[in-house]
Amino acid sequence: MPQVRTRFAPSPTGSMHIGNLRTALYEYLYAKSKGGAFVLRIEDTDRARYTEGAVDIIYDTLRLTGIKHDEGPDVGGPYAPYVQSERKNEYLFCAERLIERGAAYRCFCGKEEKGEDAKNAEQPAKYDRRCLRLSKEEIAANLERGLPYVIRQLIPEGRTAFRDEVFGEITVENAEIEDQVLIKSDGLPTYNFANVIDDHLMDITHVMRGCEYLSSTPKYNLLYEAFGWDIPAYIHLPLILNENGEKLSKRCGDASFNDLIERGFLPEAALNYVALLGWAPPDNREIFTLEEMAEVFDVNGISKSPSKFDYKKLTWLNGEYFKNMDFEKFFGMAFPYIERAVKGGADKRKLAEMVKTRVSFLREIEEMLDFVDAAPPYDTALYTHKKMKTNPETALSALEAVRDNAGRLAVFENAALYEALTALAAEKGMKNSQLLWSVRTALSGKPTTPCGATELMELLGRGETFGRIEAAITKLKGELC
RNA sequence: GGCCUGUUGGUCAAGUGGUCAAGACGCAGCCCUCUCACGGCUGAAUCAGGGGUUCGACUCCCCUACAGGUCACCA
Repeated sequence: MPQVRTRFAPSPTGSMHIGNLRTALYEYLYAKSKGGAFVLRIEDTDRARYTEGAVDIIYDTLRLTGIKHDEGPDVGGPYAPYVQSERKNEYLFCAERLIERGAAYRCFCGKEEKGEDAKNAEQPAKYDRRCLRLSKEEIAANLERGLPYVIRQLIPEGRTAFRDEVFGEITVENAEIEDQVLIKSDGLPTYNFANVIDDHLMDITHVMRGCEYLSSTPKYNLLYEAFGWDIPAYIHLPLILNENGEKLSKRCGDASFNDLIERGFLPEAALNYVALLGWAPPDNREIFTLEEMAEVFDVNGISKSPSKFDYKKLTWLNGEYFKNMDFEKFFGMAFPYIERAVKGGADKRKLAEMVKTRVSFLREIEEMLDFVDAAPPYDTALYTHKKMKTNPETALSALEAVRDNAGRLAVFENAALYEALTALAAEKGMKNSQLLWSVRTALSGKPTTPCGATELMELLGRGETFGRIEAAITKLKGELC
């Protein structure tokens, strides 16, 4: 058994698309699950679409997600170079071999002379093979004159069948296939050609890619056959659709990996979510690290049907990652947000603890803690809560009771405060909720807070606590009388 | 339009001839409880339609519908 080798072969044309990221992930997972190698190859044969900095985005994304390539332009490897523009001569050499074998031919037609009705979009015309009829002498003369030309693949008669690990057996009539261009007039190979040559030269055993390539696959097989090369295993991946059911694309404003990060998603969460789009593990597991995924990854779990990107589920997953995160790490990440919301001396570590199980995004922290430095203005209607059996009257007596018994609240610490206040409630014939709801409201001025009344007291400290309670009493009295 | 592929609840999905058709997100309700969240529990909600094959179809075959992909000197 030869070693499994997979490859991620992006074009440096801009941001990292979610679909591309998933392809990279699956290729990595498959290689790792088989103890094989994962190769990064840059396919930059389209000079027109090349974007400055795009290669760095690819490196950054792989680094950030932990998808580590064993070979590639930056780390080298036995099959270098790993950038197609640096391999130009290979392709030309191979294409010429194909001409010798009668499986390809030079074509001197310009881009516009493709065929009679090329512009009829309903039924696009195939190239009419007029250059195939050129004599040796005519070709030599054209070459002599320096006419630009492309090299086209000569598609033979018959039909071509192949097996995809996900989609099964697929057969197409060769008549459906055009004599595609292998070498462009600029001397560079097309994707379709370079891809085949490099996959073979780099001993790639499993080709994984989006299923938009499913219909091109027969052409590749014909190429492998013309060369007499072994055909790799194919694993085509289902598409990822946006929430409208359309193919994910930058042009429709759909998110790239970078956009997700900017929106506040954690790289691990985004990667985890993307893994689940189009693949499911044998068990019910939904949350796992890259390493854990590599252990259970299996081609059988890849589905055939396209899936829609669901931000709600990703958001949930993001929250799960915060919940499960090591506290020190979370504290480090949350600190800037806490600092922005809280200028006073409140214990920032405590705040981080409170907020940790409640956020889906770090940016939610600010609003969550906006009451800490000072209670915001609020409506006394907040004191009314049906389930808590509270209203402004009960709140007033509860708060007065707390104020009048301030002396009994010696230790300003959550557990002690809770004990003291519930005892007080019992004395006064109040429910815990009636007393504590009132206190929490008085201290925060908000219907929800990331902690309970007594935690809030501990957080604010004695002076601030009674200051706010006094203010609340005044406010309530003013409105009730 | 030709060719190729797909179609299980709103979404992600398990399921490979015999299941009361898993699970997760979301939604609703309940419990827990000093609010919210967490956690626990419950619920509503699905096999695109029609024909076959079979003792028995979500599972196999055919047709229809719908969706997507592809038909570049782009990848």
